[in-house]
Amino acid sequence: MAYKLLVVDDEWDIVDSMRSRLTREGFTVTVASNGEEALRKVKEADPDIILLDLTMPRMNGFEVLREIRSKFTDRWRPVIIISAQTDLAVFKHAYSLEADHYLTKPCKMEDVLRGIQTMISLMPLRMPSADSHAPLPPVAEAPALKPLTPPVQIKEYAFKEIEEKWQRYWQEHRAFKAEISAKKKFYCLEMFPYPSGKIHMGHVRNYTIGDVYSRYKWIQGFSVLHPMGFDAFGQPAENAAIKNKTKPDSWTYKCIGEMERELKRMGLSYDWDREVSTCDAGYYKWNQWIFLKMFERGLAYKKASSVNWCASCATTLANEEVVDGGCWRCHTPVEQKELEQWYLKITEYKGRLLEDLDELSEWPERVKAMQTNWIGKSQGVEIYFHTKDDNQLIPVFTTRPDTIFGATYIVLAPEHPMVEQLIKGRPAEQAARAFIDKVKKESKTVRASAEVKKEGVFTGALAINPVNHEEIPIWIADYVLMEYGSGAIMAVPTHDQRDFLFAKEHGLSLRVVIQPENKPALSPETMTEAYEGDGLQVNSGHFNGLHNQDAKHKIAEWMKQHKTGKIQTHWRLRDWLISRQRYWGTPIPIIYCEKCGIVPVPYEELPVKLPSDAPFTGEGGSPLGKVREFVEVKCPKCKADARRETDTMATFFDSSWYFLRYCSPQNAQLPFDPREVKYWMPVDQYIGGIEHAILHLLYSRFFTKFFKDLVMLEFDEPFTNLLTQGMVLKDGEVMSKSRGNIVDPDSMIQKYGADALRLFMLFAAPPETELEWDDRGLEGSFRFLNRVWRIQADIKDQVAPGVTRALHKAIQKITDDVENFKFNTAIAGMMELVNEIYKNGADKPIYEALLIMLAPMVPHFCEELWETLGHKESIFKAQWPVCDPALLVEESVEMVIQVNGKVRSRIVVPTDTPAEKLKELIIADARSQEYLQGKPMRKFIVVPNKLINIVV
RNA sequence: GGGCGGAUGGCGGAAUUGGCAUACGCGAUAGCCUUAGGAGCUAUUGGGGUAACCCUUGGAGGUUCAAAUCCUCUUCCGCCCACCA
Repeated sequence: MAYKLLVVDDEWDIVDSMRSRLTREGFTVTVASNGEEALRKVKEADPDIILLDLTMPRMNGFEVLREIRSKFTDRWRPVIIISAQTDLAVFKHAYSLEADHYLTKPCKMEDVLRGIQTMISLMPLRMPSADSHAPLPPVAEAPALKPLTPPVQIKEYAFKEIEEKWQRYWQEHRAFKAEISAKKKFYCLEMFPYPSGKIHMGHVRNYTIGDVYSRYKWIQGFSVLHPMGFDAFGQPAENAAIKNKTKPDSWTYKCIGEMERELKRMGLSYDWDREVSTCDAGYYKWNQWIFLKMFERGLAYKKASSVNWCASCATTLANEEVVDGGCWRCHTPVEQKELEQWYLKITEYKGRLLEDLDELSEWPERVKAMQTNWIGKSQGVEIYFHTKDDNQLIPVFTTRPDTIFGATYIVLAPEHPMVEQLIKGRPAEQAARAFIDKVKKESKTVRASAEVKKEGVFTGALAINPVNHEEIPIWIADYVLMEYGSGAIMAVPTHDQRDFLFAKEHGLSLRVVIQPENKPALSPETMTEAYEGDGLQVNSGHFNGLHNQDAKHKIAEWMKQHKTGKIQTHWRLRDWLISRQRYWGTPIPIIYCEKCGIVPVPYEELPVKLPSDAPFTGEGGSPLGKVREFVEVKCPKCKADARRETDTMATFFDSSWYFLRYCSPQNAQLPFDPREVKYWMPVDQYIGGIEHAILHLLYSRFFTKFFKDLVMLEFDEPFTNLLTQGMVLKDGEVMSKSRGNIVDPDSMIQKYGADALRLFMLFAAPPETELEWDDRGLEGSFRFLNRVWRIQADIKDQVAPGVTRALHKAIQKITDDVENFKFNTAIAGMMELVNEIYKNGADKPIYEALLIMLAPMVPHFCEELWETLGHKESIFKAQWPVCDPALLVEESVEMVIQVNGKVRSRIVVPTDTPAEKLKELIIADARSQEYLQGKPMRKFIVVPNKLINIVV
C-alpha cells in the first residue's frame, strides 16, 4: 500500500525536493505551501502522515496542528514537525499539541525517511482512542517563533537584482526611444491590452514575442518603434463603479498603473514616452474629430435598429450580457427594442476591403479567409415573384437560380413588411399573428440557437413562379432572416436542406430539378435529405439536360431578358453599429436642436469631455443622460436650447487607429503628424490573438482607407505582416478564472525571474500554436540560463575548430529562425551550442556571440554578462554575429548507404566526393557488400554529401 | 452546415519541404559528487528481440529508388463563422 504524505512548507524548493524524493520512495505525496491550503489538503487527500513546517505566513504550524487535532479525529494521523526552530519551548509546545516527531532543519533525507518509517510501524498500535475526541487540554501560551534567517541564496544568478538593475538602466538611458533617422525603420506592434490591472499568460506570450522581434531589429541596426498603450474604455470600469462605488476613471487609471508595473517587470523594450490611453481626453478628442469627418462625408449616420433591452434596468445589453434570454444582472427577460443608433458606413468600403486582401501576402491565410467570409460577397439573382391576388412584387434573392423550377413555396421572414397585408382578412390571420408575436419576443441569440426545429405558418396567400407561372403558397417562418437578402426566399426542398426539413414538417410538395450524374436517380418519395450537389437539369422547361452550373448562368440571363429578375451581387457585411448607451466611452460629438436637427459639435469645441460626476446605479439608462450640465446645451447654429447626444462610441472605434497615434502621441493639432506617419507607417509587424482576426483588423483597415481618402495617408493597408499567436493552455484548457486554472505570471517572475519565464514561453511551442503551460518546463529554462551563466567562469584562450564551426552553424540557424519567428528551434540551436561548449570549451568571442543571439530573448541576463565581460555599452548596441560560410565546410562527411531504401551502412568520405568514386568505395565496403551479395546494381542514386541508395 | 487547421515517444515539440524519423527540452533510470535537501556533472532513454534484425509519424491504400512530407479514401480532435437563401 502506498502511504499518503502531506508536505507543508512555505519554501517552494524544499517542498519540491521533498516531493520528488518521497515520490521516488513510493509514497503518494501531496503538498501545501501555507496553513489554509494544508487544512484543505488534509480534508481532500486524507493523508496518512503529515510533514509540517512551523513558520509560515498568516497561519503558523501550531495553529495548523491544533486544527488538525481538533477536526480530524477519525484516525491517528502522525504529524512530523520539520522546523529550524531549536528553542526548547517551541519543542515542548509542539509535543503538547500532540506532534508525534520533531526534526530540526536542516535535516538529512535519511532522517526524514526514518521518521516516516517509525510512524508507519507505530500505526497499527495507535488506533483512535476515546480521549483523542476529547477537547485538547489547555496548553501554555505558544512560544514566539523566531523569524528564520532567509534560506541561503540557492539561485546561481541573482535574477531579481539583475532584472531590476537593467530595467532601471533602460528606463534611465531611454534605451528604446524611437527616433526618425536615416536608418531603415521597423514598426513592431502588439495589440494593446484592456487594463484589467493584472497581466495574464496570454499577455506575457504576446508581448514577449513582440519584444524579442523588436530587440532583434534593434541589434540588427534598425530604427525601431515599439510602443505600448491601453485600450482603456469599456464596460468593466462601469461595472466596477456600480459594485465598488468608485469612479470609472480613477479605477481605470489605478489599473493602468498596476498593469504598467507588471509589464515593466517583464523587461519589455517599449518606448514608454509614447504610451497612449484611449480614455485620455487627449486621445478621445481625436475619436470625436474622426467621427465628425465621417459625419461630414455621410459615413456616420443614424438609423433605427433593435437592441437587447432590459426593462427593469432600463438599459441596453450586449449579446454577451444576455444569459438564457434574460438580463445577466437581474434575470428579467430581455426584449427587443427599437432605438435610433449611430452607424458607420463600412459597407461603402466593402469592395476595397475585399480586393486589398490580395495585397496582404504576409497575412495568415486563415485570417484572410475569415475576413473574406465576413465580407461575404456572393453572386446570385434577385427573382421577382408576384402575389396571385393583387400582383404585389416579392423580390427573392438566391445563389441557386438553377433550382427555380423546383421552388414549391416561398417563405417570408416574420418581420417582412409585406406580411401584414398578406395575412389581413385571411382565415389564417389569427394563427399568423400569434406566431409572429412569439418570434418577436425571442431575442436574436435564442432564435439563432434554436436548432433544427423550423417553425412557420401559411399566410393563405399564393405567389406566381415567374418561370413556369405555377401558383405556390407563401409561408412565414423563423428560419428566414430579415437581415439577409430581401428577407424572403424561394424554397426548393429537394435541393436545400433547411427547406427540405421545413417541407417535410409541414407537408409541402417536393420536385426534383437536378439529377446527379452517375448516381441513382432522385425521387421526392425516397429522398431523406436534400441533394445540394451538381447534376443535370430536369423538370426545368427548355433548360432540361443542361448541367446545372451552365443552367445557373443561362437561367439568370433568361430572367434578365424577360425582366423577371436581375443579376445581383450580395454582400454579407453590414454597417457598423457604434452607439453604446453607456458612460465609459467617447461621447459622440452631436447636438440635437428642435429647429436645426442633428448638429455636429464644432471642431474647436472638441473634446466633448465626459462629466466626472455621473451617477452609477446600474439602473435607469445611461448615467450620462442624468447629468444636466452635460445634456443641456445651446445649439451651435441657432443658439436655442438643445440636447446633447448621450450615446458613447463602441471601444472598437478607439482601437481602429491607435497605431497611428503612437507615431505622434502628443500632437495637439491632428490625430497624427503626417511626417511621422510617413516615416513609421505602415506597421511592419503586428502581433496579437486570433480572436481579433475579424472585427478589429477589419475596422483598422477601414479607418486606414478612410484616412487615405482624406489624403492624410498614402497607403491602403495598415499592417504589412501579421502574426496571430496561439493561446496559453493549462491541462489542455484555456486558462480562466471560472476554471480556476490560472497561473499568475507575477508569481512566476518572483520564483524564476522574467528572463526564465520569457525563455520558456518562447521555447515551449512555436508562436502560432497553442502553448501548454508546464511548471517543469519553466524550471528547465531556468536551468539552461544557469548553464550559460556558469560558462563565464571557464573561458578559454583557444578552442578546437569544431566549436567555432558549431558556432557558425548556430549563427546561421538561429538568425534564420528568429527572422521567421521560429523561436523554439532557435533556442534549441542555442542549447546545442551550449552543450558543445560544455564538451569542448568556449573562448570569449564565441561566448559573446552566444550572448548577443540570446539577448533579445533574455535581455537582463545577457546585459549583465555582457557587462561582466568588460563592455561599457548595452549589448543592444553590439553587432549581430555573422555566419562565415567558409567555416561551415567540413573536410569529410558521413554518408548513409541504403540498399533498396533501407539504411545498411555508413561511410566517411571527403566532402563532395563524386558519384563514381563513391561507387568504388562501396565495392570496397564489406558491410555494403554483405547486402549486395554480388547482385547487379540496377540503380545508383546519390544525394550529395548525404546519402547513397543502391537498388538491386 | 460552411471555412481553416491539426494528429509524430510517457509529455511539449524537431525534421533544411521527398533523402538517416524522434533535434532541443521535460519526465524517467543508473552512477559520480557534495550538500540537510535541492542543485550540479556523466551515461542511458520510441517499441519488440539474447542477438542478427524487425516494427514505428491516427487508420487503409497508392505514387516513388526513397513518404511524417505528395495523391485517394477514412477516423478522431481543435478553432472560427453560421437557420447566409
